[in-house]
Amino acid sequence: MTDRLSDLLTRTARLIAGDGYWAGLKPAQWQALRYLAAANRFSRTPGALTAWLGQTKGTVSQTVAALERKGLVERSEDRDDRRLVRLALTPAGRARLAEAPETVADAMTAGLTGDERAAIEPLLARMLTEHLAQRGYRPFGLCAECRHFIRDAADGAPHRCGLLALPLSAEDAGAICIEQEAA
Amino acid sequence: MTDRLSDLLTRTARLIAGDGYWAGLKPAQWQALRYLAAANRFSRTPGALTAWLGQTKGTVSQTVAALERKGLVERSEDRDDRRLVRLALTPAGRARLAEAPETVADAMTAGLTGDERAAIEPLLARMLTEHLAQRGYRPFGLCAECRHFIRDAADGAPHRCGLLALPLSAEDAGAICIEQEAA
DNA sequence: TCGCAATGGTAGCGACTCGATACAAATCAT
DNA sequence: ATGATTTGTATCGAGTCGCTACCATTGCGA
Repeated sequence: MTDRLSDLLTRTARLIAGDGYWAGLKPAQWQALRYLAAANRFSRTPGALTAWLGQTKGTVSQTVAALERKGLVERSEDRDDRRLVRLALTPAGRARLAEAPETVADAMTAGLTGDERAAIEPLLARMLTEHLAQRGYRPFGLCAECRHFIRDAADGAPHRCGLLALPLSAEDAGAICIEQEAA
Repeated sequence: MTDRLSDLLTRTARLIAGDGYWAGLKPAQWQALRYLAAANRFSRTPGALTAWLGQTKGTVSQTVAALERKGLVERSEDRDDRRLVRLALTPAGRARLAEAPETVADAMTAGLTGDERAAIEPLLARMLTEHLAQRGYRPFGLCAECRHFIRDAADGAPHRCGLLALPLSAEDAGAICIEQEAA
């Protein structure tokens, strides 16, 4: 009747997802903050955040509003597509993030050996991506591991995005991108 | 800066923990319902539920109140210790549970092979128990896998609990117990 | 056996979550 | 042009969840 593994996963999930009541922020707000710090400029929009957090647009809109109220996130318009809202951390947001204590997820995984981490990571990755695919969500991923990533484009910028036809800095390459498709 | 594995774990955790908006219940309520269905009679109290869910007493008190309002859970007193509140599913609660669709956690783990499940389970179990120990919480566990479990006590009841000095039915042996200590 | 800490639980508050519905604006496809 | 799609916001209601108080009951030590 009850599946042992799925029970284990569910309890662990509660602990991790409920983690993050520090410095006046809530778990979802910390996760949004962390995402915005790690995502490239194309992926810092309420829509991308919605897909990343797996929530609805309305919820994310409120989370973003709360972060803006606290002065941790800034909103700006996109010249090309005026429906879009560009999000960015403020210096205060970056500072808050730097002060954050270790997360439960970090503490939990820190107790694993290198071999164990290597064993568990691909399994978890598969579970996540398969589930996201089933729900029609994008999996996200690192810019540099994308099939549209052109290393050393040698036309001024270090690299280049073949999909959006835009130059990429070295920093961009290490960021999370919503358009990413595994190479 | 960002740890890949812990990121993966956090996203997966959000999806799993946020899963369960069916039939007028919320995720936490479903988990409480599932726990109460799987726990033995010593472990069906608000306090045990608090430890299992990893929340605070107040939160759990409200979740239980919501389930009682919906007629899915029943409260009763304990004769021996009148501070305690015993919880039990009502027939309606059991029926609601039977109607529940597959959880995200079940769907995710269903995609794994037997070997993969065998590989991931002990790791997850260790991550969870180590973390619970750190917070001073009990790990819980199956009655039959407890060091206080006396199989085939042969004094009327099938088995026996050495800690509480009580007879155990075959059904009890397969239930979750808050007092459990690994054999 | 008295007093007092520990235990188990509830009450109420405030900020937030989160799905749902409705809506507005910009953009895209035909 | 014009209707569908995309992107985001507004509002609502139920619930989550940590927090501080608070109340019984129980257990323990002097």
